[in-house]
Amino acid sequence: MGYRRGQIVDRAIDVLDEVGLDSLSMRKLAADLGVQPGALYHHFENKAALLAAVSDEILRRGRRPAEIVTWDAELHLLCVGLRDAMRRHRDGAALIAQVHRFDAEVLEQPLRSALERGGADEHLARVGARTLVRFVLAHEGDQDDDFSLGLALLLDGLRHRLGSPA
Amino acid sequence: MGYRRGQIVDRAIDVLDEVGLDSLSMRKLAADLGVQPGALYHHFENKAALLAAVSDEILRRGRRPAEIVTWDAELHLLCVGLRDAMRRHRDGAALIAQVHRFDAEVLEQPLRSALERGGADEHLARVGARTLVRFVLAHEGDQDDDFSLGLALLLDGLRHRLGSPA
DNA sequence: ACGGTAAGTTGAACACTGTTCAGGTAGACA
DNA sequence: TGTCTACCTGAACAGTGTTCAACTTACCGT
Repeated sequence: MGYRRGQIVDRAIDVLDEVGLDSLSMRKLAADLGVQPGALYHHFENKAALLAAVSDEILRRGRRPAEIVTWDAELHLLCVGLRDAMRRHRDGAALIAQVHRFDAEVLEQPLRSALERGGADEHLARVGARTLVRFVLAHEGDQDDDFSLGLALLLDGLRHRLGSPA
Repeated sequence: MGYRRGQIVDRAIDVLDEVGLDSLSMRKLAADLGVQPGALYHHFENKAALLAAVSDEILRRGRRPAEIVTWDAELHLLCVGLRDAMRRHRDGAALIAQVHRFDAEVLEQPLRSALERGGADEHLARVGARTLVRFVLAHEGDQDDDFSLGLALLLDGLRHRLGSPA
């Protein structure tokens, strides 16, 4: 008897989709699992750790095989992929942004690699990756064409800096 | 006897600077004012309304006289000005982002005007303004040179779209 | 000077939140 | 059988935003 971390995370995602991030409380999740709130603390140090695990799982489910393309096409794919993963769940972007508020390294790293492959120096790669990630996280609720245009703007700026043919 | 809205807002900003946004509770603010928590609800409908007033005041204090410059220089000035206003107070960006989460019209409008002055159509002006505002709000804690580079990227993208000489 | 009106405040309560912890229960292994 | 561990309970603690009847205070017109 008893739950494992993975099962709790799966349930937490279901509850998240039902009630949204603001209403996802330890008590509500515990009730949904048919368990006392204190039991959750046997599996997670605190709520932040639980939400981090939920965020990881959402990103894991959204991962797609890498394709071999140009650096700017890869940036586009990564951003669209991140956006899709987020939007598969209610408040997905808000959750991921909250979890990675002080350390978005995991999210930024693939973008930084692509930028460096495109010839960016360390500074440009770091800032470019961070700007793109935050752009994606901030535009959860936007229409697809608004998102596309904003992303195109950013990629234009990067291509301009990296001296690529537009 | 009795406080007015403005005085409460001023005090709230002081408390914000002392304890940060997460610890700025109605009870703490009331205690700082030497008043019971319930009294605050005579001046503000709820905490969100109070925070909105605080956000407005922070932005008001940060406003600077408009200068007559090119559209892209104006965008730069507006973004830097917004960033400066935010950073004058602890968690300023988080507060403003939270307040304008579902309606950033007030923040975006001046940027949109500048973009339209630069020849942008409605879509580009709207998306460009929104992207810039969110960029500024998301980069509160960044170094100045990171912020500058990111902003330059975005402005490059916009100049490219608007066919301006780089 | 007096009565009324409205603004402002109190104090207590309600329904939540995350978190802690001593104690209990159940299953696995020796 | 006894022990060890994993897991869970139930209650409590300290905090949150919010509501509201009752009270005080201040002003204003008669």
